[in-house]
Amino acid sequence: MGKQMTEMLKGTLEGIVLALLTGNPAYGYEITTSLRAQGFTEIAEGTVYALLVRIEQKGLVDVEKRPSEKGPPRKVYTLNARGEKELNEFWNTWSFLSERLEQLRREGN
Amino acid sequence: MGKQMTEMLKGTLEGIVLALLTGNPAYGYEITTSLRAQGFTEIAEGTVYALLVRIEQKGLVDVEKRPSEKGPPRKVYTLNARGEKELNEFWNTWSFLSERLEQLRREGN
DNA sequence: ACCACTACATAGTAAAACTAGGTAGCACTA
DNA sequence: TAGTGCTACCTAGTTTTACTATGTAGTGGT
Repeated sequence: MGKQMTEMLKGTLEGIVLALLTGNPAYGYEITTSLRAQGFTEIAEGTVYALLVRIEQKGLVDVEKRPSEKGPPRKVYTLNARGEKELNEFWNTWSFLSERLEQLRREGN
Repeated sequence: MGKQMTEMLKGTLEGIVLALLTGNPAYGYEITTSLRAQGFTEIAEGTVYALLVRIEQKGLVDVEKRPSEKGPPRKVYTLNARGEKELNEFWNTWSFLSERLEQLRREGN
């Protein structure tokens, strides 16, 4: 992956995953696949699992273990109230940054 | 500054500074002030200077020392050809990320 | 038994913004 | 002339997060 993208994902990837989870519980492997399907082709599996551990420890998601038809049991993550609040703040931060940048791009400043 | 913003700035702050410099040479202190005026109220001075050292070492800017009316001499940074190329790539990366995120926000996915 | 695929997990590394200071030049004033 | 305030630059050490690289396990097919 481009180094630029790598750095830019810091701080946004967590939000992206939270957004993916809204109204749509999912497990790690599924999230990785989903991200890749959406164009983040080179996200490392390890990155996603580490992130999921983080948001679980922060208490943003509820976790449930479910047996899988194939392979080891899945850890299904569901966004909870705190996660929704965090996601909300993420969108606010994002909006601010996004507006600044669009302005800069327009002005050629 | 919010921790979220801190993390989100990683990978974008450099682009923001490059964008500020297009057609508008500036020195560190000026850039810091300018950033704050544009709403990035809590950007630390040290952060900007470290970033300027980085982009100078990468050869994205030309540097010229100019005496100041008040205080020590200023280091004026001018975006060069390599810097413009880098800025272009930055906008591409940003556009990609931005589009993904806007889509996610719309879909409520 | 072996392989392919699913699925989760972790140790160590790199990059970037932070905190928390420091140095230095100039102007004004008590 | 000592002190204060503003301008201006710089650095050492910390934290966070995504990365690489690897390991563990379960299931099904050959």
